Amino acid sequence: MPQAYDPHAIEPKWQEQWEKDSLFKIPPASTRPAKYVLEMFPYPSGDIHMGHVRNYTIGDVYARYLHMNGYDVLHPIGWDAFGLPAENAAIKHNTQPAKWTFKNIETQKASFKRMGLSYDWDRTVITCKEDYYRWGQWFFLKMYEKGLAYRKSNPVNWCPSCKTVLANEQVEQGTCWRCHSVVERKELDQWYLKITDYAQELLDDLDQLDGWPERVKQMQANWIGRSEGAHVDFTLCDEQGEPTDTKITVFTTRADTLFGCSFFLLAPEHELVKSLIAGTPYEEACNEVIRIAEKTTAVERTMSDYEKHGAFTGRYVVNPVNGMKVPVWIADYVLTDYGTGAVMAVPSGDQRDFEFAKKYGLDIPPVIVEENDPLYEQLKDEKERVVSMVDWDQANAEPGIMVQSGEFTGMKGGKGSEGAAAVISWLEEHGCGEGTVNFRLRDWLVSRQRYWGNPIPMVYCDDCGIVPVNEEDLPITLPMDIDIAAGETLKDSKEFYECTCPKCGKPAHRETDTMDTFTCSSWYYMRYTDPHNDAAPFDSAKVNHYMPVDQYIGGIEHAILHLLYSRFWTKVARDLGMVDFDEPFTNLLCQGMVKDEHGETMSKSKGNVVSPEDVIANYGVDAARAYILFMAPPDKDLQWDDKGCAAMERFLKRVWNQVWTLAEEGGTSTDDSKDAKAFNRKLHQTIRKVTEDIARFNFNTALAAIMELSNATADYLKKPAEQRDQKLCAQVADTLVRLLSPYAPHWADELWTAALGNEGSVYQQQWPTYDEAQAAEDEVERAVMIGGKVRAKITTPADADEQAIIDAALEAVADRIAGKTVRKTIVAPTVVNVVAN
RNA sequence: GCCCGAGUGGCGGAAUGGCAGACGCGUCGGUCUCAAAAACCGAUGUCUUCGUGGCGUGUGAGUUCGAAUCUCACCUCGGGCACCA
Repeated sequence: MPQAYDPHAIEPKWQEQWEKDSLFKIPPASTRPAKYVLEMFPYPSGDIHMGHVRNYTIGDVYARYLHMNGYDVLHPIGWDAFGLPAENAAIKHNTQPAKWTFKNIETQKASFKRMGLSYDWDRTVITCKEDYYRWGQWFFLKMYEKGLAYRKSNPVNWCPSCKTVLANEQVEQGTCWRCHSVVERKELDQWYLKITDYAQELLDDLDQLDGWPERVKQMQANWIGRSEGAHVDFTLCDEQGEPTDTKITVFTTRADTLFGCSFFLLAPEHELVKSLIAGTPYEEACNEVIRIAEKTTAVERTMSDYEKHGAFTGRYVVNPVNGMKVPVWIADYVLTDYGTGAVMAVPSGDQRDFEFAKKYGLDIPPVIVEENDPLYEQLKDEKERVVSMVDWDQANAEPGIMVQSGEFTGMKGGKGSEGAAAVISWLEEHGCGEGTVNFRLRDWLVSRQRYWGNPIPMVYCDDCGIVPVNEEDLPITLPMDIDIAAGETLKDSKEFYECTCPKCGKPAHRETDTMDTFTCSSWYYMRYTDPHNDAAPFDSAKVNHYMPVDQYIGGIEHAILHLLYSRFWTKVARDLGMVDFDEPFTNLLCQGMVKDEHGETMSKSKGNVVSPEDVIANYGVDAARAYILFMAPPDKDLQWDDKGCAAMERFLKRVWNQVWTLAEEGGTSTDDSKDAKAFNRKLHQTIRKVTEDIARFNFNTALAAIMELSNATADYLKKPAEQRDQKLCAQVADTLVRLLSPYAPHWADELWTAALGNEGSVYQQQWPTYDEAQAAEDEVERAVMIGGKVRAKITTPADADEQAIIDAALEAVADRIAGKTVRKTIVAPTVVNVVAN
């Protein structure tokens, strides 16, 4: 007796069964090849939303598909559980971050189980648990040993609302990535990880990542920001204007314009500034600029109409290439943390310098001119500076010919030009500069002035200074009895704060900053390969067996942050001899956002949030899973539409009924009619298309193909039952169940057992195979085109030779080409093009 | 300012050099029903003098026998970086 499709009855039933059977546990010893499918783990903030449903469904369908294709699939889940929202929630609800976090994990876990995701739950990693974070501390110690973790005082980004510092990657347009408060600058002593040591490799290895979206690689390359140029040493003069032994080095990408330098700039924060101006008549004006710089936020600075401020320091430096003395100014548009914090100003070639020179009445000598410029004729043979002011209304950064440039006059100038290379060679020969590469990437600031994070395993001793904790004393346990609602911090926990020096044994105190949560997410994917190891972060053999991740899936918002940090961490682990791969994620898919039916971002404040719970309650999770993949390609934004989800439930019900009908006993074994052949052909074509489409993440067109097979089934079932090919019907029923099982696994297992009378789960079955010969059409229809327009259609046997096809085509359009000469005929797979005149 | 992506029916989207609009939603018509819903069947780019017709993938040019697809210029929208020397 056929059953009715009732998702609410079968879904929980199968979820229990799978758990009972430990269906998704990877067998310890297996001859099957391994694949690692991973979705970015969630932060446990309340329950899941539709974006999660999409993210985890993509991974789940792919993981199930791979398993049926003969792989052992590592498909784990965990929680990125440290972080600020837990603290904010704890303060708001007067509870503890841990309690709030674990409660949310339970809620999300229940939702994931309700989604029927094929996770190996025994491998769950929760970053706020001691058995995980101790190894984060261990990594920190290793990096400290290798000089990759260091402490330094530096101007840092401070979020006044989150009350902590932020890494550069966590500042978006001058605001905090989490709360979007305007970020302030502060000088603080903080811990850094030396990601800049890997800048070149992080850039170079992007080329290996063929399986990554181009735009993500582009964003990382931009962020790393490699610039080729030169360091040039200028000689500082004393107050009387006489050269001293002190050199100030600048970085420039335009060594070819060195002869056009008419002043010299220091960032207001530059370490030399105070000593240069102390007690001089220039001190007051300079301090005013420093004050302006201090109180100007990054947001204000980036306004295009932001006016530059500067002041003369009273000092001069000597330009090494022409011996000219140029005045030293401080200017608030010079960045302290890019290059050397000092800049040679070439106002004729740089728009910022040009504006500054105009404002303060400084020289603007031309050094690069184009050949059609009137100045070219005047200056083309001029080696000395005879013109020190131009009448341009803006700087010219375009390539041109070098003039007033000593022995280099007449050479080609511009970024990366031969002139620039020649000047750099000269500098190197004369020991006053060298070619160099500068990166925009800065070291990763990992200190956070927050409680709910991984403690930094460092101790401060009055006698020994900064001392690392001994490896065998790990973990430094985060105390749970901090009353953060009452404003307590780690300093208030005596048990935590007070300790003895690992070196001398005298009383000392612990570092009270914790690590950036991005340190926790930088290596969790390696821990999944060996999650219960209590002697090491992971076993090398295990991590090398599963890693790198074959398919990583997550949001584009991590294009720089998490993905860059993880690549860095992997390279560090490699250099520690722990792993033998260079990159953690071979293929990356960044899924698009789930928007509401009008294309608006879902948000609580807009009141347009679609809840996964409601969707599942209405249509069942199988329909929701299939629908969210059917709507749009996975990397594109999609607009959620309840009607569409209802349609997907209807489709599952329709195929459900078809499978029961197809599986009925009776029928014949001798249907070799044309429609049976066509039905069989459609079956093989569908297997081929679905197999290829899922492999390249075209989940939507794979589903469309299954729908076509279902439509073909409906056609065939119009035949009286006794005339249907029994074997073919059974084969189609079996195939429909297998092909749809990654999308609708509960639906599939119920049909597999109840309608088709099998045992176990479709998950354990083989993916269906197709026969190329049976998928092939025996007749081919072609459009006959004249001048690009369809004028007739012909059908020929698939094995017809070219001449036969041409003959048929010419006959079909005989009246149109009558009296004309056919110059050419082109036979393509689906058209015949006739060229006539 | 620099870099990247996208633009196709009423809607979501197919098609990456070969018959534009697969598949689905919606709409219209039909079967069943006292009726409705559900289910099933059919139609559905647009104009049309109904032709074996014209037009049609943001705009304009180009390459080609043939362009949504390739090239150039432009328009619009979205994203990333940004006083980076």
